[in-house]
Amino acid sequence: MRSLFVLEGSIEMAAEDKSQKLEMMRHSASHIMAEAVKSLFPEAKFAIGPAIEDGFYYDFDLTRSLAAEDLPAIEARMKEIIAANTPFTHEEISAKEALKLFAGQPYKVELINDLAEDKVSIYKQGGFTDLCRGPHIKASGEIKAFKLTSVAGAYWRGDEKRPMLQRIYGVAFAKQADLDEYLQRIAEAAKRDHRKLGKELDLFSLHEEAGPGLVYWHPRGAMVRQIIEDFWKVEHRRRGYDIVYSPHIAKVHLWETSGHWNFYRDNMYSPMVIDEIQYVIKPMNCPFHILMYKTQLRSYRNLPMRYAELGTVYRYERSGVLHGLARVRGFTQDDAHIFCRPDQLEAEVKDVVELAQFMMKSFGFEEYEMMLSTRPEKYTGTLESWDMATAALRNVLEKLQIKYQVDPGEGVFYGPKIDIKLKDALGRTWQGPTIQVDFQLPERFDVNYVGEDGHEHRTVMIHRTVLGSMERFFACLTEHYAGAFPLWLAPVQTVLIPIADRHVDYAAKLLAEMRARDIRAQLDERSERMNLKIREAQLNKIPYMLIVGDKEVENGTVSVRMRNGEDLGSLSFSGFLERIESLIKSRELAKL
RNA sequence: GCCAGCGUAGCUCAGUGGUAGAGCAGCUGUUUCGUAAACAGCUGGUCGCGAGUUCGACUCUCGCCGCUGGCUCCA
Repeated sequence: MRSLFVLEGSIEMAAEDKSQKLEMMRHSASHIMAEAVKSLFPEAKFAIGPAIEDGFYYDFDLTRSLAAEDLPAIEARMKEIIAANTPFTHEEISAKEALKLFAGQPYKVELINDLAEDKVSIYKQGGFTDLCRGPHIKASGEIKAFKLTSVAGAYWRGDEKRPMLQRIYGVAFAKQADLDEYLQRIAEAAKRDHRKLGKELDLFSLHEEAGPGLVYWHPRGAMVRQIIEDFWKVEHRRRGYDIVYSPHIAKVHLWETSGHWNFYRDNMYSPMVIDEIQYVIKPMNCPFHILMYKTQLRSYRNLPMRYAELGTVYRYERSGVLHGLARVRGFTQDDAHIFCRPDQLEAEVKDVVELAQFMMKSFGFEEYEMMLSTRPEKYTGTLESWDMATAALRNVLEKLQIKYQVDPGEGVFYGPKIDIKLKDALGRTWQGPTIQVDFQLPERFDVNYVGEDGHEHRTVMIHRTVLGSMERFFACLTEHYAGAFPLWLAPVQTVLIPIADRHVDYAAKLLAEMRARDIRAQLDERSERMNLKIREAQLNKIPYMLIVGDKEVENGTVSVRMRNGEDLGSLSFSGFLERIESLIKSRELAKL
């Protein structure tokens, strides 16, 4: 339908909103790229080429591998096509004709057959014809600003068992200024990459020789983590969670009971043998919490019970997917398992969703996506229980009037879930908080409570994290603030900078006072120039620099400089303490 | 795991078929200074690992490991 508007001209076009127009232009750019590839690689087989956020891609099957060096030639050819302003024409032809037309194009043939329609839509521009629903721009000259950005492998139809194609990514905008702005933004984003900042700010490291995907938290990164964890613990106690600790390994038998050995084995490490019994390192904490729950007969009066644990788990991740702290092989989940009655499920889910929102807000994340993930292909349990759990999750989202998207088939094997996705500096999304209903584990472990009627009933379980994992959350947090952590999270909150060696004694007194008050302060007592100390403190993104010289020693003051360069001038030390303590207490999030 | 690219000093990077350089960092000395880098000297690398080609490999070839961008998969 939309394609008709385009063909009919400008009146309807004006009604189309800007983003649709951009999307159409990007989609058209992918066709033009395909045409360029066709002229440079006549033997190319074409797969698909949609518009995506900021741009487009097209997947090709070529006789040789593309490298980044091939892009300029393709771009140049595209520019010729655009300069020629060749029209896009639309046609509806019979599937039979289409099969003939795309005879040498196996991927197109597959698409036509899968469509199973009598008529298919095709678009033609210059020397390139594509099977396509459209709509498209009127002529290639409408592409104003584009750039090819990268080449990558991509499986045909996203299936790793099918051929790997070569994908070329590009970006396209309505005008050159927008493209320039985009490229600028990407360059800026690269500067806040947590992997880069992790090194620069001495937050963490990973070691090839010790094993990929295993994280070493340096003192400063560890400090931030401790603050997050302390905050997390307090907020959980307040909400009726009990904090627990569990071991790191368990007998394979336990994982057989839980079903992980069947459904999750690909992500689990090989067993180790202890006294002739096989043990594996835990990929999840749930079975452990269940064992604790089951140590007593539980009454309906005691439910819900909420076991929370900062539980470190190890999962095998294929080598190609590891990514700094955002995707690792050993990580600590801010996990909890809620054991409740079916009638409590919805209220519990609601509390968890609200807690997750509170956490996001506390750490300054304003933008995140809520996803409702439904039943996957591989699953345990009955359809009825899946429907019931899914409905409970949906109800909570609706009642809280939260905007969410449905991710069909993305649930875990034991139940549906609500996920919160956080964005990194480059706009890639990472799954953070997750709330998963589980009717299966209680069955497998025979988890019960004694009801009002004196009989045993099946307990319902909720798995949930409200940050995700410490590693991934810390990665996103670092990128969100470009390493300039808010005052309450900053590993070093203030640094004392004596101007000359004779000021060190005074500075040391202030240091002791601040440390006594739990302010994370440091003293830079090196015999270096003040300018150097300021520069280094600035590069380390330390929120407050306290410069002390003759004047300050004499008056009992500090000269306060903030990391954004702002000079607050001379403050009485007590005045400064008052200021910083109140900002820390309020968990101020200002980005300085 | 798959496709492509990359791997040189602690960091950021230059370099060549004839056995390696810069800046910063580090160390030593001098300097004691008012809001983003004082000055001088010194140290530092089996050029990711292992084979192969070659008179000779950091450079060319192959394999492996790791990293980067994607794909698949997931907190």
